[in-house]
Amino acid sequence: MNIEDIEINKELKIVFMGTPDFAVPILEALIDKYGVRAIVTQPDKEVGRERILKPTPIKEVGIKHTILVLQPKKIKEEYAEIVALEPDLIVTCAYGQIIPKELLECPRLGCINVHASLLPKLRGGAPIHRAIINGFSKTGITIMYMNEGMDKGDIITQREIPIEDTDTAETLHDKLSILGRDLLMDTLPSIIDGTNTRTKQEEAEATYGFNISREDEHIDFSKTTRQVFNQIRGLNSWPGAYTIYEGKILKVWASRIGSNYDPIKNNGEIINTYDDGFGVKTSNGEIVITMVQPEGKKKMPAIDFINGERNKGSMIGKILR
RNA sequence: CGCGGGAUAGAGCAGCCUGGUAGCUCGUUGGGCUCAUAACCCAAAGGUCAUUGGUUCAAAUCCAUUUCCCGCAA
Repeated sequence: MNIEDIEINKELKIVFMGTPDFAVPILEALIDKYGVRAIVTQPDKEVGRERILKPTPIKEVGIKHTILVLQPKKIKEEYAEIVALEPDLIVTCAYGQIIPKELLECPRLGCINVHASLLPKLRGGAPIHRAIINGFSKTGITIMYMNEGMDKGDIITQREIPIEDTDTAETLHDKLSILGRDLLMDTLPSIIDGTNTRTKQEEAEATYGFNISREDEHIDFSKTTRQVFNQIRGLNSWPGAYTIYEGKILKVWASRIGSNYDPIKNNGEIINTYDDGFGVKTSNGEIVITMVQPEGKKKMPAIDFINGERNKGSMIGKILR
């Protein structure tokens, strides 16, 4: 790329729409290489017990680079200001609101989205968590044109990565965030000069990865060891899987696959303790829980938890619900 | 002022209700046993019981205060 090209790119008016950490590397690369005219993100939210108003990660990037930040409460109604900017291109990534038709049709180069799955698989708000929880062996990034449906637009490019057993939602999140940034940077030139491809999604192949609900976080030990293992790592490090021990919430942050199978025991029954955790019966074997967090306490290695419980009586035989 | 749990040795906990010399499981260090060991046995070190004040002959324990940590909900 020569100097003249950069000059042309700087004249592009790009509006970026996004909210969480995931979108930060993507926004920063855009700012660096093309410049961003304005940022749209969710309103500041009251967070935590103290109810402190906290800006979104994307807003913080905007402030750092002194870029105009807009935070409409309802984008469906408050889009006029963005249209007035006459953007050439809108790039979205995990924005968190449905974007109205008027905005989708406004930029001459269109409205593109960086989505963290291999569409049409896992449309929706939690594709990273769901990819692990569902036991996928691979996932990836899709860059697509947006339409009025949820993640239903035409695909421009995709790039995949394998999901390893050692991956958690956190590690996969970080990998995909970087992958998304790189793929967008590699794809943008073709979008800008109009040479990109455009492929419709196979509707019949579509699956959804909706936001994680409280029920998704509750461990069901009547599932297989593998399913429980995937659920636990798929919810680490946010929001975390949990079970009920002695009537209280016990968050489960990490586990490994155990090797015992004792069909006489109940699902959810603690059947063994080890140097690194305690074994719980599942429908087809044993899951060894290695990192926990009791209600009101900090995250701790399961062996610490076992040591504390030991002088209250044996854990073996107790049931997790 | 959204609801709730917690702060006791390096870690995780018990003791508090019914005040009277601080305990458990680990870890650490030293020793022993063993061909050997992360296993077993013995021993030791390590705590102003989060802060401040009050009640009392006496407070980890009862009362009040402050700070910090966390779960739920949003």
